[in-house]
Formats: sequence, structure tokens, C-alpha cells
Amino acid sequence: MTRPEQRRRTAKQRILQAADDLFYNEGIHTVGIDRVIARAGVAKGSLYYSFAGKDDLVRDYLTHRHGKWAERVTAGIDAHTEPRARILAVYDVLGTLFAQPDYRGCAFMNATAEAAPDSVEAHAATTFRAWVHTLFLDLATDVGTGDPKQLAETLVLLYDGAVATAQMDKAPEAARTARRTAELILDNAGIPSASA
Amino acid sequence: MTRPEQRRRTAKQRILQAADDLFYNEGIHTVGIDRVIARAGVAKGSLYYSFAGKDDLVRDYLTHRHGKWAERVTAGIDAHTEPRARILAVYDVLGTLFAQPDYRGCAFMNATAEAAPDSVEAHAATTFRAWVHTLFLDLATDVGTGDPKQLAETLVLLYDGAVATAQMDKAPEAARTARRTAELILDNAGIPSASA
DNA sequence: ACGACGCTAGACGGATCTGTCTAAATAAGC
DNA sequence: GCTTATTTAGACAGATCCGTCTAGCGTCGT
Repeated sequence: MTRPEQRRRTAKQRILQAADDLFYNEGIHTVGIDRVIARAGVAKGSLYYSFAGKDDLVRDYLTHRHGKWAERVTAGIDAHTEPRARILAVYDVLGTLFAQPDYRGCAFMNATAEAAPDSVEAHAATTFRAWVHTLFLDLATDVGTGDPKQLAETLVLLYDGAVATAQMDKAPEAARTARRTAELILDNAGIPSASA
Repeated sequence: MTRPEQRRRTAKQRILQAADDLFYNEGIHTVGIDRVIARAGVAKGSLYYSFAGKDDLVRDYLTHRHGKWAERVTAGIDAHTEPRARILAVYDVLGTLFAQPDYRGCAFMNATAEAAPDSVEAHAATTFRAWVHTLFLDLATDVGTGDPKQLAETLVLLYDGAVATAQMDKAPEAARTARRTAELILDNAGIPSASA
């Protein structure tokens, strides 16, 4: 067993970190194995010792992205108790994401853009989307008014819109626009700001 | 001079057509020159006779996409005279786009996802986005109520959201969701359905 | 009839990319 | 201390990909 607090991170971890940086910033197809191992400061053999191949590395890259993002969103939501506030919190988390100077859009949208129909990327994107939908459907159900399914659909659309606009225009304020629109929708669905 | 109504289309046209199909459906990086000429039924020399290189072909591919889409949207808008109806028409055109069985998202979003910062794709995407923004800003200005800039921002976000959701979920109904939300926003901005 | 233009077929070079393999050094566990 | 797991450096094979080049065929304008 490797000690949990060892001085240098394991080769696998460094590879995954390097892959995360490069794949996200430059695209999966664009970045070759050699770039990854060079940045990780690792021998090529180490990569094929820890991963079955590039596809396997890509899968891990996307799985980790999914996990990290789900954590962050869940944390943002759970800071609030009211259904309305919990919904709006998602767009605030998006705002903090967009504010990062190296933001380059949703890893899963980007992966889908360069993915073949049955590729690893496509499958990872499908699971990610399922998560997005259950997330908003649960949040929409909690408000207890109107049609949750339709509300969730609209919230997803605002989520996707914020992500896409922020990427295409390098416009972090898209998160606020989405939030404002979500508020308007909730108002019209009869969910007031604070239950008195 | 070649006669304008010749039996077979010119090599350049066939190449551009093949590139359009392949680049859009499978991604620009994924598709090689050899695939393009094979599908076009053309010799490799013809490609480099008509185009300076792959980048040049990519540029033409994106420029054509831009032109075709702008035509289609403008036609949809110009079928109406009232500012509100002209705005909503955009989302209806999106609906017809999403309904196409081979819809695979916005060519410019996909290109951006796999593009390097200063690439041909990035530049084409920038011009495309400028067009999108002036489109909605003009439409928003025509309603003459509230802040056109803020209205335009929201409409762009709904546009992007519809496009992204439709692609990721293969959900053509995203166009209707976006349209419904746009109506709600216009109502709240004091733009009624029909000026009485 | 002749020359310019558009196009063909395919070989070729050089670069790059994924993955394998060898041989040996280092670290960890028992 | 001995064994097993992890890691290294780099050569190598096979595929693919972009672009060039040669040699030649057909068509059209003049």
C-alpha cells in the first residue's frame, strides 16, 4: 500500500491531472499521448501500466470531471433549504465556474462535439446528461407547484444556455442572465421569493 | 468558362459538399482529407487545386454554414412584421432545424470545442457569434420597450440553450421550450401578443 | 489546331499518433 | 532480505494524415 500522504503523487494521479488539463483546454482528439506523458513527467510505459489505452484515460478524465462538478453543485444547493433558493443556487455555482479564467465550456459538450456515436465520450456524456436531468427534476418537484417536468425542462435549457453562451462569448455574466430568467419563471409559476 | 447548367457539379462544389457532410457529422479533426476526396469522388490533386489546404477548406465549410443559416433565419423573421412575432420566429426556425434527423448541434459550437485559440475555426466562430448578437439586438431594439441590450442577452441565452439541449439530449422540443420562455419574457417586458 | 484550364491517378515524403516491447532502476510489502 | 509492484527511457511497428509532385487526359475558348 502507498502511504496516503506521500511526498510525490503517484504516476497514475499525475497522468490523470495532466490529461485533465490538456484534454479540457485543447480537446481530446487534438492532444496526443506524448503530450500527456510529457506534461505529467512520466514514462510512456507508466501510462499503459495504469491505463488500458487512451480511451480508458479519456473515460477516467470525464468521470472525474463529472464527480467534481456534481460535488460542487450539490454543495451549492445544500447551502439552502427553500426549494426556490436551491434552484437558483445552481446558477450561482455556474457563475463561480464561469469566473475561472481558464473556463472553456462544458467538458461533456466539448467531448460530444468531437465524439463518434458509440465512443467513450458519447457514453460519458449520456450519463452526465442523465445526472443533469434528475438534478433539475428533483429540484423542480420540490417546489410542489405546476408541472415539475416542464419546469425542469426549462431550467435545463437555461443551464445549457448559460454554459454555451459563457463559452462562445467568454461572457461569465451569462450565469446572472440565466438566474434572472429562472427567477422570472418561478415567479410566474407561483413560487414567491420567501414564504411568509 | 464552364456552362452554368452543366450535368455534373464541379469538383470544388463536390468537395465542399462532401466536407460539409463529413465535418458536420463527425467533426473536423476526426475527418481526414482522404475521407473527403473519397466521398466527393475526386482526386487529391483537385482538392489542392481548388483549396490552399485543409484549413482553407474548413474556412469555406464554416462560411457556407453561416450563410445558409443566416438566410434561413432571416427568411423566417421576414415572414412577420410585428417585433414580437419576428423574435419568436427565430425559435420556430430552430424547431425546423432540430427536426432534421441528422441534426448534430451548431457547427460553430462543435468547431469551437475542438479548435485552437487562433485557428480558422475560432475566427469563423467569432464572426458567427457577432452575427447572432446583432441579430437579436436589432430584434430587441425594434420592440421599443425596456432595455434592448438586456433583452437581447436573454434571447441569445435561450437560443444557445435550445441549440445545446437539442444536441445533447436529441430533444427537438427544446425549441418550443425556448419559445415559450421567450414569450414569458416578452410579456413581462410589457410586449403583448398583439398590439390593439 | 493549339494552349490554358480543370481534373485524374497514385506514388511519395515527412510528420504524428497509438500502442508494444525490452531492460533495468527504484520502491514497497512481507 | 527477498519478492513483487511500480516506474523509467527509449526504440520500434503500424497506421494515418497532410501536402507535394509527376504525368497525362479531356474540354473549351480562340
